[in-house]
Amino acid sequence: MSAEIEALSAVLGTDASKLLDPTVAKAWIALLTAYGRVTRALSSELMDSSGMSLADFDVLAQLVRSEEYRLRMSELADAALISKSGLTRRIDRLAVNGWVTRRRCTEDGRVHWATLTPLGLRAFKGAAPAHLAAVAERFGSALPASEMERLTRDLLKIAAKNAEPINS
Amino acid sequence: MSAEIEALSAVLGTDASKLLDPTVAKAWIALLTAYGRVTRALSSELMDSSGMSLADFDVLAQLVRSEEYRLRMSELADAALISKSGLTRRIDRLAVNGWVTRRRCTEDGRVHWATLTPLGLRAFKGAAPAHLAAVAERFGSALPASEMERLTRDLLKIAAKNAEPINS
DNA sequence: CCGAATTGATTGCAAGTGCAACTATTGCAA
DNA sequence: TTGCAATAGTTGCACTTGCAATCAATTCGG
Repeated sequence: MSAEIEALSAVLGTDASKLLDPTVAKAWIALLTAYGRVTRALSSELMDSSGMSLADFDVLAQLVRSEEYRLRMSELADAALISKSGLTRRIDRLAVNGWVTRRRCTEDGRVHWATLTPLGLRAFKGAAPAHLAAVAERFGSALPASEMERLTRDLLKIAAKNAEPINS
Repeated sequence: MSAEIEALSAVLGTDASKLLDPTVAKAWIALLTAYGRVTRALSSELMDSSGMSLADFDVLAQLVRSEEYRLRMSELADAALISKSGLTRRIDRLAVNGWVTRRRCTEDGRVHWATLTPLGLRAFKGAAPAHLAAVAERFGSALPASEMERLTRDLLKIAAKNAEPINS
């Protein structure tokens, strides 16, 4: 896999390992591969078992663990790691399902609350066990607990290095 | 952050930590966060500096390091971790730029070769230094080399657990 | 040889996505 | 007050995506 860097060196003329350490290159490819495979599998399993996308699940999960089952649109967008416009349309769809309502805030008319409905809570409860079990199987079972903790620390360091908020 | 699991336990009725160990939950969220932030930043930097998407870069990189700068469509789709139809259209766009050509194989008429053009090679050479440097900065600089190697091993174990090919 | 099954690739379709422009509401300064 | 800047959210648009159906070429059993 470090052959990649060698190939790039040959092509780039300069020594590509000066631009990107082969150790880092391997790790980066490993991250892309692991992420891609796991999310692809989880996504299709969740869609099959509960008819919701991974993004839907994330949004519902954010609401489930919020005060009064509700968040402002922009809080929710940041929490779910999607753009504001993306969230607007996702809430549209969830509202059509009856899983979420959108209400204007009485104190500040600019703010809209996205609120989980009882039906949405039921849908989440139905989806969560299988999905959490799938995460445990596809992701959690690959490493022992101590190694999982180290992985978490490393990933959080990487995340911290790139801490700009999504919605400028 | 393990508060999440506690909140879910309260909601799910059952003890959510039986479904998904809190250690695993934290690691999973850390992976999603790190991946999302880094790729988002790299993607917009690459688009600004070279006018190509991360997916374009990946496809060109696969061709650069291939024999005779070419691959079959389906080999390329697997290597670049996208679906066959996605690749068809991506190659359409790259071909419009003059960066790749698509030619039918003379020995097996079903097969099409995607081939990097000299212009495409030049575009890749132009884009690679800044992009590799950005990967080094945003991803590589977060951890020392020994830790990076451990991270790679762990991620590859996770990838190996989920090794189904993309194109069924 | 010939028709059926297989393989490689493309296309119709129905999403999902982000950016930039826009509307609506509030806050603030003069 | 009044009017301008800032904030919250939505929408127009162009693009990307994957799945399933389809087309095209090859292979293989009889």
